[in-house]
Amino acid sequence: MAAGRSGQTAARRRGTRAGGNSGSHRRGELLGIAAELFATRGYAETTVRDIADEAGILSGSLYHHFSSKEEMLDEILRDFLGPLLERFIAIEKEGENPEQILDELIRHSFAAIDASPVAVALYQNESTMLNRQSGFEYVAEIGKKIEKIWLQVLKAGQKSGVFRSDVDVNLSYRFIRDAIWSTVRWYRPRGKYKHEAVAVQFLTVLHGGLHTT
Amino acid sequence: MAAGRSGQTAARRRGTRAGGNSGSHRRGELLGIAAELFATRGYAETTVRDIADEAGILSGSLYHHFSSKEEMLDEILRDFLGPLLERFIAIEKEGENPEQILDELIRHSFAAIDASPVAVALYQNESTMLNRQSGFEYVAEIGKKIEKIWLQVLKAGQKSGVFRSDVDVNLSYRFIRDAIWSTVRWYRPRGKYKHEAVAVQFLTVLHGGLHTT
Amino acid sequence: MAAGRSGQTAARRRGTRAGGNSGSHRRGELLGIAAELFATRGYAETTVRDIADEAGILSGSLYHHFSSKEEMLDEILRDFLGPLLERFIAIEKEGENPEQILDELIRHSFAAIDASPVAVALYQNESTMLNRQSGFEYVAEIGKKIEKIWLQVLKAGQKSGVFRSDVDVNLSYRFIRDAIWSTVRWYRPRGKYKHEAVAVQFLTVLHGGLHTT
Amino acid sequence: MAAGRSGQTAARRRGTRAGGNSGSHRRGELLGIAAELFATRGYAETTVRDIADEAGILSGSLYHHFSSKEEMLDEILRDFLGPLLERFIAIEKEGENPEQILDELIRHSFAAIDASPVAVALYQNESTMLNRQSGFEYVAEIGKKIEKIWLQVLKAGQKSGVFRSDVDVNLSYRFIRDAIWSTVRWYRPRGKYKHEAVAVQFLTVLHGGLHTT
DNA sequence: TATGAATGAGCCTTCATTCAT
DNA sequence: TATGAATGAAGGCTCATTCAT
Repeated sequence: MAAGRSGQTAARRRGTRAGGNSGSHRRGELLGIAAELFATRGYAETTVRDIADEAGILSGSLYHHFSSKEEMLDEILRDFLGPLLERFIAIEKEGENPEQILDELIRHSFAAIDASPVAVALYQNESTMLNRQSGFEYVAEIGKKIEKIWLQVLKAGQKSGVFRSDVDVNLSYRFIRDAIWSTVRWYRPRGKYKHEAVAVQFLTVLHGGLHTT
Repeated sequence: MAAGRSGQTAARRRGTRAGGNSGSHRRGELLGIAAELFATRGYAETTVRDIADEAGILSGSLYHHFSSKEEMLDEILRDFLGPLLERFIAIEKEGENPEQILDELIRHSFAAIDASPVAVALYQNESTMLNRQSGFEYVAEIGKKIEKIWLQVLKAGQKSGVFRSDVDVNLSYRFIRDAIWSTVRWYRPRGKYKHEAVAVQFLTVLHGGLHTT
Repeated sequence: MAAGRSGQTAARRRGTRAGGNSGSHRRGELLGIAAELFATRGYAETTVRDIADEAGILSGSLYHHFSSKEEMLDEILRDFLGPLLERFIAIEKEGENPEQILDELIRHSFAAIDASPVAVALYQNESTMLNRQSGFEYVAEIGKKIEKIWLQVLKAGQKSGVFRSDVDVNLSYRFIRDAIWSTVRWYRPRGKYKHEAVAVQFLTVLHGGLHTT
Repeated sequence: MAAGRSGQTAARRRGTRAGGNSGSHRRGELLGIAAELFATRGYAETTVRDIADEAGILSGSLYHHFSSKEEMLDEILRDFLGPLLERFIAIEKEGENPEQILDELIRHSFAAIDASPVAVALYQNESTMLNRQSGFEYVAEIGKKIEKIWLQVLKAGQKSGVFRSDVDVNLSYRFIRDAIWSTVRWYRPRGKYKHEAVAVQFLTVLHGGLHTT
């Protein structure tokens, strides 16, 4: 649902950058095109000319809106990761018990993939590179904060007895995280599976396991 | 038959000169270096010079061993995917029941990650690009064959009643597949988790679910 | 006569619209900013955007005042070189003897550096480029006229016996010229040396030499 | 004379840089071409393509020899400034009295201009830019060391009474320095003036002044 | 007068690849 | 087998300039 959308574009929220016209309409459009291409072909494999071509302008003209290709990537990631973390924090705070919180975290994750498949794909595909890239330290930092939230919920659940105690929380978290976010590679918003349905299926297996009892 | 083909190393299949000892020792070394770099930095991000530097030779000299950068990637992938598929086929054939076969498929997957982390990482990270790249159609083909095996096992399990029937097999397969293969991003052969232990943990959650009953 | 022409500012000479108040105030401001930057960073190294930034407008807006970057350079140079040549002509005409004329030429040179350091620096630094640039032939022409004046004075002085005859006039002229105009690189109007003092020092060495007798 | 030449190329003296083949024959040739162009058109105005064209290769091929355009400039400057400073130090050390040392410094300066007009021009024309450019701090440093030597000689001469005391040493030094090095702009090694002759003329004026007594 | 968007040409640099030695 | 030199195509970016609003 709409709750997944981050609303306003980050350019709006941010101050001036190169050129000083960070909050224009065109900027947003170009960012969308760039994000699409970055997600599809990969960041390094997408040329500035590709983006410009798609936008119907010359490559040099992009630099009227952005000071570098990297800035585009940065803006796309911030626009996605910031709100995502905030939402996770809110879910944990407002949740009633570990069980309900975990489910909500999972449901929101699938909703986020549905709402911003492009940003998620980018995050998934470029994370290795991003960890090496200076200026993108915040990506790993947000990743760590998110991990902390999930781990706390899992631990709390084990303590209260709703989650089984014979599994390693770290491993479980990683299994869950990877299974969820990897769906971006095959999930199609307009395909036969709705994101809520995918979430339900995932929760079903996660809760009770694959085997009959 | 096909089984015999994948047994030999890729270097073997490619003759460079009369005689046929083209699968030289040096070639294997260089391939190892390339694989390592491809997996770490990404295929596109790794330059031929990076590989040559690491090998202590000049970039042009690499072309005495391989006809192109792509050939290296190709060889690495074939060497990994061929045997992997064969093993999966064998597991299915020799298995006694869906439950046991699935467990074995999973166990072998984690073992493969442990044995060839570099190749797995390459396969994981470059699959999107590979799908677009002509000459690498076999990668998707093997992927489909593997998928078929897993899906058959899951369906058989549902039919025989050992796997619950209220979950979509396709979705389940993807969740399982992604969770398993994604571990390559954080699993370290010499780390605190042994691959068998990871497999056991994964099987535990998968069998009975995260929740206590 | 010619004297009248150079009295008016260059802006005056160039009409942009009906009426003729094209030599607007803003134009002069912008020219000052451009001159400052050209002198500091070099003409080629100064971008039109640098100038616009400094003026608080967008680079495209500069073209309402000037038809090109080159026009700015042209105007700055003309405004400086025209009056300079006239003054030198006047000094020669009004002077009484070679000795006094040379001293006056030198004193005025230092005064010009003090008054228009920016234009002098520009002239010094870009002269090589200017000699190649079409449309700037007048710069070399004025240079030649100035040289002629100085050489005549030196020759006359040698003839009259006040300047020693065992030195080549051409070489002497160049030594003198270069020593004088190069001071623009280190002379600071507000520094510890006043321009008259620098002139006196220069004249002292030039007249009697560095050595004691 | 031969003493002015710096002999071996700096590439020889230095360790590996990009590519690791710093001391090749081709490298020296390319450096000469680059120096010539840098001096003639200016560093910024000379494109890498200009250099490559002149060398009869493609611009990209230059990067087999140098890691950047800047590296070429750096090497040219070091090759000139290093030996120059050393020579000045030697002259001061071996000199007998201020008078003789100053004359020798001046004579060697003119010889250096004759031997390496290109490097001198480069140093003269780009010094402002060089002062701003990180990585070229050594240029200003060497300049300061050279200044120190000259100033010491002048001061010593004033103390011993051979140089007049009513002139500011700093100003004198700058007049002398600028007059000498500026000759590079018009001095032509194959022209009518030999560098020794120019030096003699300069010394004549400097010693006794322009005026007859 | 000024803005904002865009052009078009060119710049420095990278990189897979080739080939004579 | 390896070197050293070069190719040719492309990539990210800069910049003077134009023009509709």
